[in-house]
Amino acid sequence: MDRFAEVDDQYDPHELEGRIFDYWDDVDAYEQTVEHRSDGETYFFVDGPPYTSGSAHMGTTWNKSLKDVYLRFLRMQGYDVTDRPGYDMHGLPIETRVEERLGFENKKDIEEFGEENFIQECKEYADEQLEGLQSDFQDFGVWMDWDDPYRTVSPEYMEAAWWGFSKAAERGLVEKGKRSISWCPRCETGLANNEVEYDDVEDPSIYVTFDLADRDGSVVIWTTTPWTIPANTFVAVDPEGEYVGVRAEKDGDEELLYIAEAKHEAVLKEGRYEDYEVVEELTGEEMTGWSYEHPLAEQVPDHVDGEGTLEVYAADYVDTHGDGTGLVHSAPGHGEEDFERGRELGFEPFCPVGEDGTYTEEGGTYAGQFVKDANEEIIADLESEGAMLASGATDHSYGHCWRCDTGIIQVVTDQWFITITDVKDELLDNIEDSEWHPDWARDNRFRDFVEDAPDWNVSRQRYWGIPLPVWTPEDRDDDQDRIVVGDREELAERVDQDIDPETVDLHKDTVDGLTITEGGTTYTRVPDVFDVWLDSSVASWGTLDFPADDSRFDELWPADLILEAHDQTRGWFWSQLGMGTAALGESPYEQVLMHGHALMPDGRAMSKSRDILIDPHEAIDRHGRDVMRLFLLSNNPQGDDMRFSWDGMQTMENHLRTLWNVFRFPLPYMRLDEFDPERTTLEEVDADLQPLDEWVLARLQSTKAEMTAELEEFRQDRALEALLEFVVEDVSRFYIQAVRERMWDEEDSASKRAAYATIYHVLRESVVLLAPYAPFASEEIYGVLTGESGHDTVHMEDWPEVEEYWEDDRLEVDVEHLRAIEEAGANARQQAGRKLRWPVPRVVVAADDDRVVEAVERHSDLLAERLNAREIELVSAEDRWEELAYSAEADMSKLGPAFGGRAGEVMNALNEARIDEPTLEALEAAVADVLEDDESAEQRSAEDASGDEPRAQLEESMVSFVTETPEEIAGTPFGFDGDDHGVVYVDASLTEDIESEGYAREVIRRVQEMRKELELDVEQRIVLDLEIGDDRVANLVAEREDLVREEVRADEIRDLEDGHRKEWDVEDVTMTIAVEPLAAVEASD
RNA sequence: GGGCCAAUAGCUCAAUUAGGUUGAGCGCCACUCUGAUAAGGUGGAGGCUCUCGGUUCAAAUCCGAGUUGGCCCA
Repeated sequence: MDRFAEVDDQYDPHELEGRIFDYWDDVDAYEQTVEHRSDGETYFFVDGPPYTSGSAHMGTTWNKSLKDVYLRFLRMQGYDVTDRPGYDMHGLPIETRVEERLGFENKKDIEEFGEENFIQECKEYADEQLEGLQSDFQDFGVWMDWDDPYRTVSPEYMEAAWWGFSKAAERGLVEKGKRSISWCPRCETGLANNEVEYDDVEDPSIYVTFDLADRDGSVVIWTTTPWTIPANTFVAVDPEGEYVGVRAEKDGDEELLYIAEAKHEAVLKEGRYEDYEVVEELTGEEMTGWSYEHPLAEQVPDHVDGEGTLEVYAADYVDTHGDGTGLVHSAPGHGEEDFERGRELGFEPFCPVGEDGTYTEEGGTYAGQFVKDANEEIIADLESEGAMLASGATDHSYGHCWRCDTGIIQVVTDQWFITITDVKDELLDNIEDSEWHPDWARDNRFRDFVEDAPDWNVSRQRYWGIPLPVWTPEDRDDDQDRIVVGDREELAERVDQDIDPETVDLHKDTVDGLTITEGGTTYTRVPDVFDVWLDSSVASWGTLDFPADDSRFDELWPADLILEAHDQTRGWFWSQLGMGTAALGESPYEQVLMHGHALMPDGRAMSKSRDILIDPHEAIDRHGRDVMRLFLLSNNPQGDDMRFSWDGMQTMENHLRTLWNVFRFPLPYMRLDEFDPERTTLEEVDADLQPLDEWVLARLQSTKAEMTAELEEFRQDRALEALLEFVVEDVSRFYIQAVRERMWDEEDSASKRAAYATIYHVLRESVVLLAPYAPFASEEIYGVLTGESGHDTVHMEDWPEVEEYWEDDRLEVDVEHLRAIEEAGANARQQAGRKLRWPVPRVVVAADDDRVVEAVERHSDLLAERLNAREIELVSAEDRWEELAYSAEADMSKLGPAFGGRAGEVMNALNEARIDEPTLEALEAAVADVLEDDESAEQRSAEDASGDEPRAQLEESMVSFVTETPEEIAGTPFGFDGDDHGVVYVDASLTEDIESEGYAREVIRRVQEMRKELELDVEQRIVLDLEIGDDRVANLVAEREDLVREEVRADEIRDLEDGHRKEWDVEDVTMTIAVEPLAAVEASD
């Protein structure tokens, strides 16, 4: 790209972005950038693998944009960054999608189709989905190693999972056992807690009486799952809870019921008892040991009936003030807490329910029925047994399978676990080794989660996953004798079959047939696959292809940074910590940046399934990639959710357009003057720099310092704000406005060269600062600024460092004051009705403090120029501007009571008084005659008070002072950050000389506009024809003819026959102006 | 049902890590400017800082209770 080449007038994101994509391709921009940092210090970033379903949504877009901005920043800081993207490709979500595609309903369909075929279908589907994500991410301008993503279905990656699991096994943290788990009866597999989603549903709500065996009466329990009653094993009470025995009456029958004291009224009301009487008060403790009869003993002949069962026991999960009755029906074959307590009590869990959710033969008369369908019959049976106290329905939230939305059931099955509860202390310690942004996420939410985490059930009874690398003896199904294989090499060595470790695929269809024979025993593989969360949990070494490739693990592991949304607290942040700790005893990551979710503009959560979403592709279509990124990156990433906003997008586009104009503006001048930034450097022009040049350079240093500090704190939003503030406010709206006249100077001058060098330096560094945020526009601008002299891509640049030489806090504060004064001056001018084009004879700055005085003294020339004032007068804080007078405004609510009937007169006197200083003494002196004249009031006052009360006096509270500026002068207070620092007064009186310049400038402005209408080049000479309808004004303009000619580049002023002619009305004076390019005039002459 | 986070102008967010007159950007309205022009400038309207209670001379800020939203857990 040529330096200072022509750039588009209009910022057109789509055309530009397309061009930059091609350019990156041509010069291998990404590859060069990576190579450029290959000798740098390593930085190990690990990409949290998105699940390969569908395309990128706004949340993943935000996530990847955040990753991209930090990876680019780190690279610019010199790091050799690991940027391998990853994809999570196994698991139930894909299985269910493929099942849908193939029209399957359950596992039997899969078995008939063939495991091998099904796995192949899943693989193809996952690959398809991956392509969509890959192209989306690249399209967003994210730079990661797209040619070589890690895929959880590759043999290297699956091996990484085996390795981690085998390490955990070596540490004694793997066991097989019975547990109560959430089970999806459709998918016929266990689910992890985080795979269960809760929805509100209506379920039965029944109160059941269990008749006591050795004594009169019955205990009352409540449940919403009647289908678990067949498996009832014991009833739990709170040993410290208060219970009552109630003699209750209904339809002439009397019953003795045992219920928690706190619940008995509510329960009896449910049961519609007519009358009742508390006959016994007792603690739960006293009830333990009571035995009762199973209410469905007849229907379920195989029901639990062992030693100690069907009795009342204490348990800590009972709440005598919560839902229910304070006595809890407990079935260790189902509920998790029931199971734990049952195990303590030594009860074998009884679970008469099969994998498909139907009762087994053990279920007695219910055998073959789906459990939830059996609810009705069970309720009917309980009623006919006389065990139903009340039966109704309730709305409550109930767990559902995250994939197929089937209601889950709690059952006890054999599963494989990583017993992370054995290393809970280590986990909690390891939390301390990671630094989180924001820190509360770690210390509150994450710590709570880890503290409560149960053992990790890693086995799933499914197909599309990493097979468990566990082989057990053919004839045993416990975990006492087992082989855990750690990698492919070991697999090849130990299995009976002949396999090639280089080429073997590790999926279920391949490894299921492999057997191991050792010590005369033949081992077969456990048929389960891993919970898909285990896949991504090993990403910190899977990313490195470890253990297959052990060349980088020691140097890089653990990860320096991971960056995901807050839902990953229970997901990937946790699973990685669990796996890292179980396998290696360490946290696998050192820093966590946790961002929020992308919400709809109205604050709702986005939901693809309900079609509530903003599609990133639409955002790009409307505003382009850079704008979308700027919008996303302008949001706080630390835990807060982001509301998407089209208005916000538009604002960012406006900012980027301003930025574009800033970069574009100086190019024609630099081109024209053949400015060479290599020769005309800042160092070279140092002596010629003017205060504003030094100021903008100082501001640049502050901006760099602020941005760097914010980015290092993971606040890219604040860093961006600082940059936009600098470019839009300081460079565009102030500096460029102020220096443009220097650039229009036709002569080569030291001042012009200084301005060029300054603005070049500022723009060149600013574009580098912008590059991580808006990589496309930055690239284009960088190319134009650097031509052949820069890197091939802006993204190879070093992150700009603060140059102490140019730092200048004093100057920054000075200019801050000057800008405040200028702003107030503009206001005062408007009040006085004097445009900026018209000079004013003087501006008076009345300062409140010495800091303002210093600033104005140092830069009064600049201030005069900015305010177009012939003179600046400074009044220090100690002095008063003598031309100023004060009057007083009366507060009648105070004045009235004090002066009575004379108050009106006093008020008028106050308002008319003009005093030189705003003091009560001066005011009293000014209105003395009115006050002293007040004989009658004095007398009346004295008489009324019948004492020696003094006559009415003016007090501070009665008046407020108002400044009265002289005619032709307007004043406005100035200040910043909410503090006033003084007042600026603009003297707008007219002189002939001022009118002369004012009218001349009016003419110039109109000629410029006409030049523009003719689309003349900046340097095009013209001939000007000027007819002014008022002789006085014509003479005034004539006095400034030289100025007019120079400004509009007119070689002559004379009558023209043709030319571009227009009539103007200037302050009620008619002016006819004609313009013709010089060449055209000569040709026609 | 429990935990965490948020709630301030029409919108997006600030309010200087332990209280001291609520601010900015965008949007809106009016005026203005015009060789960056789909810009720029000046002014204006717009707030019971979610509600209720408490601590304090003083609360957007601290404490308690609730409401709404988001995430997590059961």
